Amino acid sequence: MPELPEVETIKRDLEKSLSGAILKKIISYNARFLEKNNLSLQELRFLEGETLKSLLRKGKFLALIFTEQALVLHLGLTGALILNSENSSSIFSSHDLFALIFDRGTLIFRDTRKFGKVFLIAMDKLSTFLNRLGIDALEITFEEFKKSLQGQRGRIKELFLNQRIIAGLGNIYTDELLFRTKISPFRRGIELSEEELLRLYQEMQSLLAEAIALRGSSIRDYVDSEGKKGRFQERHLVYGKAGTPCPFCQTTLKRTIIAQRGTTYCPNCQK
DNA sequence: ATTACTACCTGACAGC
DNA sequence: TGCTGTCAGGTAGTAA
Repeated sequence: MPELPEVETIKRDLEKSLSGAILKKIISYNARFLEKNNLSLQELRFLEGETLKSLLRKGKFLALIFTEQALVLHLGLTGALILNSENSSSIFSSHDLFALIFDRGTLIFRDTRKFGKVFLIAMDKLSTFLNRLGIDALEITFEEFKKSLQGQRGRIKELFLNQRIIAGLGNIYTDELLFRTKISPFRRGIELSEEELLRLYQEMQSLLAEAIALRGSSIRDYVDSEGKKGRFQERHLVYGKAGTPCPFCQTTLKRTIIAQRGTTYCPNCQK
């Protein structure tokens, strides 16, 4: 579910409300979920008593940084981090997997489909761990962007979905980006011109900035740490709109499958 | 190197 | 009212 703009929204909110907070206690509601992540409650409990020093996002991963270790989270398709504090509280859900009780509020990891992930990583291994990802889409320079895509034989849609190439875009933002730049999802990285790469790079920056400003896209499940929806879905031009007219040329938007993911595009505008 | 398929899970929705 | 199939902001592993 959450792609870069959604994770960034959560990160900024939690930075405000929880950085410097003391983790008092961890509760697991689903032992099987921790097992699947090769974690035990015992190991997690080493974090109890520690201070949350900062938060770090790379791609769709969010790391809660403690003194010696980081708790690294990935929200999968339906994950959410819900913060219950004086200002807000949510009702217990059967999909709550675990909770971090801080002195300033309780953070619940909730995930209907349980595709989310948790890792406990020693701080000296964190950068190695995150190096499995390509450069973050908000951080990448044009030169690095070019280098990442040029020479790749794969179709541009799959290149953006592959987090080892550039980290952060998922199915929604890739379809929106390709539509806005009028580039066909079938094009290969290797055949993109300098001008097209620059267009992709610039539009990627403005798309992500706009989406973050509107606190992400809520299609089905996504909510922020206060349980509120984002508003960027109102600006979507193609995602989930197959069969309706292209907003530029009125041609019927088409749906296809690329990299096993539903892909919506305009067969007339996108070259 | 690239591509396809499967698995992991639950829920919503369409069609019969 | 069911039942069945399809689809969903993701990623890892395995096989051709």
